[in-house]
Amino acid sequence: MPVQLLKIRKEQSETPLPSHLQKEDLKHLQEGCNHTNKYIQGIVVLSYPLTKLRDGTDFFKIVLQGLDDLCSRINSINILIYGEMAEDCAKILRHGDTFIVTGFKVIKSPTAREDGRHGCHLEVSEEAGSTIYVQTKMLQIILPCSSGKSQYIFSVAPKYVYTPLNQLKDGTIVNLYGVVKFFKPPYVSKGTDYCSVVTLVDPSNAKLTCTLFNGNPDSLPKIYKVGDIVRFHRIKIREYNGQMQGITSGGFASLTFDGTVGAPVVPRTSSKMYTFMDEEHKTIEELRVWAASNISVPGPAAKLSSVQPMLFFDLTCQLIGKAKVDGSSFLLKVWDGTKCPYPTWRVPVEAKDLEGEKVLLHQLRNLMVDILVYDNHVQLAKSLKIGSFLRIYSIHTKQASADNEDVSRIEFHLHGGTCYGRGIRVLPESNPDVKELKAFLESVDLAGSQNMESMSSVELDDTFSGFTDFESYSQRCQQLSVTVLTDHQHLKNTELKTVITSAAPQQYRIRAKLRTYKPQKLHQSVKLHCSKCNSLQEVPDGDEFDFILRQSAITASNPELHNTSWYDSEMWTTQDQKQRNIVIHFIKHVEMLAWPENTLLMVEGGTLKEVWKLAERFKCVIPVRSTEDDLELLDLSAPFLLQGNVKYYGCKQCSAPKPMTCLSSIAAEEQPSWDPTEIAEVLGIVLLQYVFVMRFTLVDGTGALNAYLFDYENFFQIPASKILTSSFLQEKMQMTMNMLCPPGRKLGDLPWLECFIKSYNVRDAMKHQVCYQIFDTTIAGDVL
DNA sequence: GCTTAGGTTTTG
Repeated sequence: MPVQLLKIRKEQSETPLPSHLQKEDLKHLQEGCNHTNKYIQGIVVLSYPLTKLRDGTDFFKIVLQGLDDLCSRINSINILIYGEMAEDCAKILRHGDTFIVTGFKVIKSPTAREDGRHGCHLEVSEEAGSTIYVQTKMLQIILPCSSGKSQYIFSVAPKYVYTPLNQLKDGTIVNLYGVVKFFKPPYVSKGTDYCSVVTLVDPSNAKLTCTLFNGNPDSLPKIYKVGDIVRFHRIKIREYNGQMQGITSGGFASLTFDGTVGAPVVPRTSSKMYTFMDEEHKTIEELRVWAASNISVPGPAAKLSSVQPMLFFDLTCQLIGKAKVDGSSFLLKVWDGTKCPYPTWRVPVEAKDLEGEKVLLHQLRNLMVDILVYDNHVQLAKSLKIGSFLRIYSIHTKQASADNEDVSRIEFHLHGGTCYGRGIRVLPESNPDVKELKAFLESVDLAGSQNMESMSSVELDDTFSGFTDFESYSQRCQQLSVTVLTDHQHLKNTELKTVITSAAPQQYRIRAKLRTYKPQKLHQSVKLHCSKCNSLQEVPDGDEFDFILRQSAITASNPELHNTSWYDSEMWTTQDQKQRNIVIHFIKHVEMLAWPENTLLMVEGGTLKEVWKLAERFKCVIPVRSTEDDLELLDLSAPFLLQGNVKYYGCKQCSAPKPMTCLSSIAAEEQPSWDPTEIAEVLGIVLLQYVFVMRFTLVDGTGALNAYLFDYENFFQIPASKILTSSFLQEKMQMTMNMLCPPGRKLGDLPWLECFIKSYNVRDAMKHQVCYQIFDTTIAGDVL
């Protein structure tokens, strides 16, 4: 076959091209020159529909962008492909693929003036002796099952392209790796964000200084020391003072790794979603080895026992006390378990300003040192938690003797500014240096330095303040309401006695206590509601979905439905004994390269686990099966759409599913939002909404009634759609209910709830009943 | 949506 599809597998990171071939730069491409044994490489940025010429020959035109000079327009070139190759390419090629061609003809381009592309175009055909190599951008990754058995979990990852630091171009947004040569830990900038400056180097021997901003310091790279390795995604490259500079762009994300050869490869990140595969693992190991012999990593960290006067050093330590000094300086009292060999200074502060455990401050008085931090570091220092582990960068030791003393003492200053990476960083307990320090601190013998007597009054104070807090909380629950009305505040309260003796329908404002509620198992309160036919149903469990997926997997994928104008298809065969085929249809969209995980995909033949895995990695997943002439949704007892860990269902009664081609209209939008409501609509699905349905028994001393809570997200301020997959939200909801109706309390101790309720009539042939529903009510913000 | 900083020690 003249077109070779080169899939990159984990064991091969390089394109296996024949060795006699040499790469030709687009710049040097000229009509009439000899291009034997030369190849042209680029990214497919545009393709036209496959057509037939008058003589019946197939014809396919694509536009290729060179990798070398991404800004220059002349960097793109038209490729005209004829015959069987045209047909093959039309099937295989996707935007973003790397395309390599040899044996092409170079012809003067008649359209260069109009399209602004290269002055020549390439003609490619089997007759001309051309060969095409295509590198697809999606990867197949086989991961061993966590159980360690011989099964395999199948997973697809978006493939990122990483640019070496010597190939960065002004105005581009790129992904890259680098070894940290210099960094400033996140500090408060003069603008609205935290800032961190990071200088990277890599084996291309280029250097890149990046200025990173984010309102949340946790979103900046978690770099702890020079030599750490970072992976940046979507960093913007700009020219500044004649040098390339990196700066955060919209979707910036980073991973940071320990740079030590042999250390575990565990990414530090603030984002929950990231891709990290074997290939990346290998890259980190390679960079570690390179860095070990090519950049100077600082030696063992300084301890207080080894400080020298008049030097700068980084200290890893634990915070024991802190105190405000004046407007421009702040005191940190820290220790690292070793003793400074010189007399150290004591910064005088008022006892009431000193925060920290008095006993510990006293016990450690001979091992602790005072570090005075200035100016921009004050804000961060104030926010530090006592007991936390810190690395303080570039502390200045200064020797000075006070007027009233003979002996000179060492002072520790963290001066203002951020030169030389001066700053403070909190280290997590998982950090290996912290683990080591903790173990050491625990081994330090503090015997003999205890003095409990003077502490007793302080301890008493602490107990007392805790007691008053509880009292005030308890009083608040007694007097105020734990719920808030979101409307109709002008209405006056009505006693329950009046409510139950009045005719329905009506609306009331009431003040009552929650005697009890149903269901007690809160997860049972989540139902699916159809707003069209007003039906309520239970949320199907995973077994049902699994069964439907297995049933649909029996239908073989129809290859005629693969690779259309609006989606690219990829088929895999599982490596296990069953050899199942899984087909994924990636819906094309403009941002596919910068945001591969924003892709919506349709999957045929996947198992429950695989579909979940895909939903974790990609924006939306729709399970489908093939028919003769289109893809279609599965049975509506299965979710028709998965986004993250939320499963969206359609109403079986009200939906009239349409073929999947109807989705192409959304796919054609410039920036499709992939909103479930919108997707449901074009697919003829009436979306079921997750809702909490509960029965509250309310009492107020004059009477009692049962009121229904029917809530999508307003009452608990928790979306009903999220609760089943989040233990955090389940706990939050349980805590809220415990607050409204504390278990084991007498009625008098229950908090008041202010609610709106409406009464309504429920009639059938046999009986008539008045029911009540809570509305326009929410849990008070300070109760949550 | 924009800025912030843009490595190269304070002067307390």
